[in-house]
Amino acid sequence: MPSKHTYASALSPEYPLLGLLIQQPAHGYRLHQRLTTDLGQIWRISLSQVYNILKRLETHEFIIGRTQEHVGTPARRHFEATPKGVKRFDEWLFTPSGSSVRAIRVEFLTRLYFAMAKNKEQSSRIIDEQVRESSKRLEIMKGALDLLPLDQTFNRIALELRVRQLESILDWLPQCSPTLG
Amino acid sequence: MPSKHTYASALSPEYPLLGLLIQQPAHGYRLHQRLTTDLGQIWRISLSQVYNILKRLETHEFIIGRTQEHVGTPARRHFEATPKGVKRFDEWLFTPSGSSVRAIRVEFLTRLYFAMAKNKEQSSRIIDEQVRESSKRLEIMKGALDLLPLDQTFNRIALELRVRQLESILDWLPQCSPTLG
DNA sequence: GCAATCTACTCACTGAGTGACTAGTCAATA
DNA sequence: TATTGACTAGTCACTCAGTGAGTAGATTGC
Repeated sequence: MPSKHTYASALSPEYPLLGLLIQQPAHGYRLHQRLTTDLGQIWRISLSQVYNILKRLETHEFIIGRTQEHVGTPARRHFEATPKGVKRFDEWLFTPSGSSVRAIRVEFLTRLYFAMAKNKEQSSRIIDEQVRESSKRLEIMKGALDLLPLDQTFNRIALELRVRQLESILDWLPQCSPTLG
Repeated sequence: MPSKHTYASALSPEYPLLGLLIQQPAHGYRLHQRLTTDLGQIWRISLSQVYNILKRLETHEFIIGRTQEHVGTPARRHFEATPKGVKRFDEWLFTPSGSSVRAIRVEFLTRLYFAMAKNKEQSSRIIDEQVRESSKRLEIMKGALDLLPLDQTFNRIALELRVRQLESILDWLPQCSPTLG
């Protein structure tokens, strides 16, 4: 039995790998190639890390692997997503990402990538919802900044920097879609 | 013997903990309190994580712990930094941080905090070197962006976002020092 | 008098990520 | 023809990151 509530965070590389497997079944090595060519500026995962994640996805039954005895080439394990895996991926796909720069750059852009590949209308929905989510977050952060005592120097600097970065992201978000560029 | 070359990254919470212990020896619980009050917007570490890190720092001989049998209160382990630990911390303190938003917000600001506490001149040196380092990085990223084929849509978007964020940070860096604000 | 909170720490766990290693295929080349 | 080096494919053992549950005595509040 898997543990009660421990799951990979929404920022985990398991999602792009699961997404690629949903698009098209593959074995580990090929999957790693696809990830690095298509999303190499977003995800930098070593090959062994890919295998680690595939193993975990399999024990959680989000994918199943079958060993292929290819004549002439070394044996490979061919993976494909299960319905349970597709469900998990879709839930992730339509949940707004966090508002840290990293979450936007990595998680949000990955969601946008898969949404665009599926159908273009979904992608503007994803952008709109992310803007709403991140605007809310910005207000919360500004409120927290107002409450922070002036003598908390470094806590204030850190929070101001986060506010600044989030404003810059909110400026960029509405025009980030590759259909418009 | 510790492993040959595996060390915590420069972004690891072991550095602020080590720094606080150099400022003043303490036991785990108190250390956690100091971290959350002084740098709570930068580091969010659970108490058990603090103990994990203390254990690691001790096996690497960067700190030593002594069990105190306080009458009336539960036993505590009192930690202080070793010369080896001080050396490690100082090397980290004067090495420019990475240029990711996270590295700046977390690692750079932590270095600035400890440099300010030691002496104020050091802090402007740290800012200057960080500006140089991050400017170099920005040029490298812009160069990489020029080389990225136009059909690498998402890789381009991701890299453009990183360039944008780094420009915003370089704008902020020279004026971030609390002595000027 | 006893419940809630604070102090202080331990344990067992999942997950992130790396580097060394094994081992076969295939093309170029000395 | 033998060998070298790159590519394909994966395993293993490890460290580090981080959480949540649990233990246990001390102090405060009502």
